[in-house]
Amino acid sequence: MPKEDAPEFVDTITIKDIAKALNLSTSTVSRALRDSYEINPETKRLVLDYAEKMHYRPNPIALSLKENRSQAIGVIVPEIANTYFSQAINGIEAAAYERGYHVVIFQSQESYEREVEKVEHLAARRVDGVLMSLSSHTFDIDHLKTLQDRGMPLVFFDRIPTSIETHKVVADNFGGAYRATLHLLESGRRRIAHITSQPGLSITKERLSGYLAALKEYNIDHDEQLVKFCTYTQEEVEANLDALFSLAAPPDGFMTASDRLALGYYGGLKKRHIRIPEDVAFVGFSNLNVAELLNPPMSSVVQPAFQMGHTAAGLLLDLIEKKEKFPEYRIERLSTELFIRESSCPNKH
Amino acid sequence: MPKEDAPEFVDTITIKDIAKALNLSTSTVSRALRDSYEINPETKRLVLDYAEKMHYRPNPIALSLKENRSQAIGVIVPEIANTYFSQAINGIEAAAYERGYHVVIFQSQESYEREVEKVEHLAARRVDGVLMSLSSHTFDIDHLKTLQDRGMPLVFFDRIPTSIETHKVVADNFGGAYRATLHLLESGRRRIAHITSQPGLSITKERLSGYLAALKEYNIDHDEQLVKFCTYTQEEVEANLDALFSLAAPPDGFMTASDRLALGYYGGLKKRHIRIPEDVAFVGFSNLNVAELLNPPMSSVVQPAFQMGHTAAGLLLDLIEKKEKFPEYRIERLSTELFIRESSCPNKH
DNA sequence: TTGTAGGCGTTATCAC
DNA sequence: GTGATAACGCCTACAA
Repeated sequence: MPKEDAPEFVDTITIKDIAKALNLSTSTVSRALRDSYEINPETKRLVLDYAEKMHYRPNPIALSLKENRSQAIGVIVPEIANTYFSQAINGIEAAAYERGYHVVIFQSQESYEREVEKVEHLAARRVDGVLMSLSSHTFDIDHLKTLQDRGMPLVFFDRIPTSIETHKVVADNFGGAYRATLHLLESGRRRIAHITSQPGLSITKERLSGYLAALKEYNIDHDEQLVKFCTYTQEEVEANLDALFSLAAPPDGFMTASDRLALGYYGGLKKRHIRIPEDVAFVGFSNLNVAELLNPPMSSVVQPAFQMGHTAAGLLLDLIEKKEKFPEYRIERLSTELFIRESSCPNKH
Repeated sequence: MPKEDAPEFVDTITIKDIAKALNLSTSTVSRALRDSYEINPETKRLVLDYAEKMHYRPNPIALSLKENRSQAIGVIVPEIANTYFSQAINGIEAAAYERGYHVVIFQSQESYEREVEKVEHLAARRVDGVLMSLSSHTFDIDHLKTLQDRGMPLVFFDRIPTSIETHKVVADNFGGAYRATLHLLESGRRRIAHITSQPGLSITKERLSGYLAALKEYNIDHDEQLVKFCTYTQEEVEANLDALFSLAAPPDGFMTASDRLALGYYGGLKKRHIRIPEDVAFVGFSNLNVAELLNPPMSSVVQPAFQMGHTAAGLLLDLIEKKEKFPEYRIERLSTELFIRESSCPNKH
């Protein structure tokens, strides 16, 4: 008789049901299902056939409770509706699928509080490991240190913390930003604005370093007025745009830290009727295939999002499955590539 | 003593631990934690303080096992790296968060087998309800009928099946396609190609109907050579493009069923040096803000992705929480909006 | 007001 | 080769 309040699933069958139906004990059934050597082949057949017929499926919740594990890894990203992360998730799922794990996806929505909450929930759900990319509002990472201290395998990717020793997978942000900036310099730009993400993030810092290193090669001083940290909101992007173009010496080039920021700038420039081809050149960190369709086309640094997810998940699963702890923390750095897209616009100077 | 093989979580504390520490029974502790009226206020304080101090967190797995529910809803989308679905997921998460539910996200990767697998896994995981958008290779929906028969609350959104009675949330695909096509007709186009998704999908059929209805207003016959069903791969897009432009009477307009398809076509046309402004006009179903940045800008039908997710999740949660079953199946149809973006290109005829 | 016992589904240990 | 029992963490009917 089903409990009164609980949902009833009419044909959910358990080991106990099988045992009853075949006049066996639950332990025998359990062993038969797990193909134990100590079970009579006939009994085994009987059980397997019946289980098949009744669509028996082991209850993963009961297993998790017993085993303290779940055959699942948890992923926390700042935002799923960010092409970079959704592509990374694809890489993660591919790696997990190959090795028989499920993937539980959460987003922190760029909020520290949400991130803490999700971390706790994943731990409570007994995921076997966690893949993490930090929210832009996360400065204190005690929640992650605690997680690690409690023995949870943990791998950071893309947006990594500096103040914790762990396994990390990152892109070569420095190199990408360096080459992108150099490209603008080589095409004659000298007032290159850098529009980038929140200052606390690792990716922000690395890209800024690359930008500055390139400027240095041309003996150009760091002009802080040309560096803008911001979120993805169009209002903020436009405020920065106004600030930049009201400078005594406005920028003649843009090195943006993401495709979304770049699109925001294109939109903002267009709205202000600032003709992009004649005034400014763009480079962005792009994962979209729109870069070359824009007017003018945008050169871009492409980061291997899928590969990053795949690598990070592979590393995490190694961690989970190796009995012995890895002797030291590994850091994988994936290379980035600069695609130069020339404007075919005739009025280019 | 911890089990030898299971992962140890050093400070994971249970009700039993609290009971032992305070010399109480587990039931007393349990009741105190749930703020039961029958517990001595002092005992309650004692328990709550200790639980707080030790960072006690109830084990959701044990709860799920007991209650056959999980305070979580499951979502299956064809692909997360699709702006439309990732925005819908945001809407879903917002609605779920408001009502204290977690969201478990899976992708079917446009594969029927994967979809079946994910559905089973969600059911096994005892999610309290399922939100579903069909894969493009799903024609047989027995797995979903079964799920529903077993009592699982189920709401479809965006890509819905026709052969099952359920709650559904969809966009006004017919109206959007109708208005988009009409827009092209009004601007003088007469050979309008329709590039769309897989023929089995509800969205595909509805949009095709809208397209045909608009043509009919202008007494234009349905030319099947102008309608192309395809996936998102660039190869397929380009093959269609070649077929279309090798027609005796090539298209002079495009009505595409998604932003991604539209971008594929822009890319393909560009590669072939087909000058878009003079030859063809585009309309696409867009959720990106790039439409107006393209060259030429693309008019687009915008669908409310976030709102769709939010609505669908709200409906599902109502279903879950109402004791009485809803008397009849509800279908929500969300309106779409056509944004016309004129080319500012001087060589427009 | 508090304690005891049983059960959710499964597996491991120990008997027989 | 098979069965009984306990345990994972929690809740609740029943007993005291």
